[in-house]
Amino acid sequence: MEAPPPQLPPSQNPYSYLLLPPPSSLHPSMTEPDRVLSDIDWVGLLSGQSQLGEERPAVERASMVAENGAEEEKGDKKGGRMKKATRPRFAFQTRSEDDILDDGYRWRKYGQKAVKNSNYPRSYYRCTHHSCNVKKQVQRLSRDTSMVVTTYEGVHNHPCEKLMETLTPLLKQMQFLARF
DNA sequence: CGTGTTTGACCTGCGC
DNA sequence: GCGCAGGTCAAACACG
Repeated sequence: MEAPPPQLPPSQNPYSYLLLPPPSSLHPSMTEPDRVLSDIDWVGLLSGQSQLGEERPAVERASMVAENGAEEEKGDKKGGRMKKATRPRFAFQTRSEDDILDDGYRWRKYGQKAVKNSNYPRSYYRCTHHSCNVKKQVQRLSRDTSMVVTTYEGVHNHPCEKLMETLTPLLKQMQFLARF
């Protein structure tokens, strides 16, 4: 809506996503006892084209990936899918029972695929917020089944819903108290 | 009934 | 050109 986007679009700040904390640390629910993610590993930024592979570590390079500045939706061919991804991508590993970590955004699953060299399927999610086409892939490592690799593609152009839900009453209370 | 998941089909890119 | 692997679509289905 009118709320300012939480991050600058990469076109304005190509390195903005470098400054982002892991999404799993964005949301209060992450601190709930049953959701504690004991180990969060930054895997690093993925360059546009990289894939997660079991044998291929997700770490591609934590470089600037400047071309990601183009938040371009490439060729909208029907069923066409992508050419070369040129959107900001980053991945990180979490040690978790749950495949899905609650990062405060709402995701809708749109596919699942078995991947080669992995006993576990890869799940594909899209942000449900209209006009926000951030995607993420979630895959459990077969080599270490307690590890889940989450790959984010794109930058949200809207505030984190749950975060706002949590903060709004707080803000109101602060505004109220500020009058005294 | 609205929202989200499942799943088979389809499409594209890439290596040979 | 062919086949494989990965990514996406969309209809059917489940659930609150």
